[in-house]
Amino acid sequence: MTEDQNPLALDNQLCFALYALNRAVTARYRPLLADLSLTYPQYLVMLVLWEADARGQQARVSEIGQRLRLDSGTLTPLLQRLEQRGLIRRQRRSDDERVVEAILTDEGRELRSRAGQVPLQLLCELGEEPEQILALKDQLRSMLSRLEARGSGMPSV
Amino acid sequence: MTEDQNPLALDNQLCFALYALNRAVTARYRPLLADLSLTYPQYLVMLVLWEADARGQQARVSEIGQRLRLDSGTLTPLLQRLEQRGLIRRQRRSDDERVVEAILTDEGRELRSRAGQVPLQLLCELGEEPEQILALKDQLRSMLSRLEARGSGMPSV
DNA sequence: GCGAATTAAGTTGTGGGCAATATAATTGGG
DNA sequence: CCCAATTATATTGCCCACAACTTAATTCGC
Repeated sequence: MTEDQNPLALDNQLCFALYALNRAVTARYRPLLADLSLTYPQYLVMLVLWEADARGQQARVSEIGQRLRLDSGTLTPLLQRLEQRGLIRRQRRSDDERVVEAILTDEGRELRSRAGQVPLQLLCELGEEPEQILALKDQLRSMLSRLEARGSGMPSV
Repeated sequence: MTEDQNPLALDNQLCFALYALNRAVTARYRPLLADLSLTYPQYLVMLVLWEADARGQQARVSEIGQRLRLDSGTLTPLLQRLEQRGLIRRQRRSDDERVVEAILTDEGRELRSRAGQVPLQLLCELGEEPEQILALKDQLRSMLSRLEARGSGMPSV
């Protein structure tokens, strides 16, 4: 069997291409985000919170989780770290004590303007045509939706 | 500013599309690989080792690292776990005691045939045209090469 | 040949993901 | 009203990723 049709060859795996590129892109973000004292997943959470804030809303832990596809086991400690850094407050809702909302502090709100340059800097780092970036992004997103729409892949129960 | 041209909107981030799809695809692998008692990164290491084995070679830790873009801090404990499960032996090379080689055991070699069905099962799970998968994979790979070719992005030192 | 520089892997510590489980609040059925 | 089921978050434990550092072996310049 020639290597380029071996189904187990590393270079034939879509999954590895995804995995490696994702880590390479994340690595490009790292120094930019370090200036903001954010890790990459923390940055994603802040994107969600800035969007909610622009609509005058807070975000529940579960809403952040739905948006980013993360569960409480990941989010709880991450949000605790954001709280320690003074970017958010975590507050149980009085009318339903089960719910915790993440609320931007002034410092968290102000960080948004400093973060504003990150996407453009990244675009430069990637060195691709913006159109291609956009097209690739849409391709990845539509594949994600189809994957999520198909559920667990098990026959319907 | 309308949401769809806000550079900080989550849905406009290529990086998030990559991040989310990568995790969704990995999640599809998880139950298949659980049957082989492998995690996803362990599976990638095994792909490298099976390729080396097919050429009658072993793989040094550093070679696995170059291939998968992982460092010894990730690989050392991962390889130790593969060794504990009896899939590999780790052996210092006698002619250069700095080098550790990962050598497939019979059990590790035999696992390859059971793993052989994984890529096809995944292809079904993804539910995409094979051509599209191939095209996307090549796009991701070429973006990765360009990114790696540009180095750290700093002006030449 | 000897000592400094280099190379290879291992160690430590921090932060993410995720499964499984726990805790606590709310809802709903009787 | 009360208790079982449900919902929301937190906790625990395991594994991965990566930076910073350590240890040990080899190479290179002299």
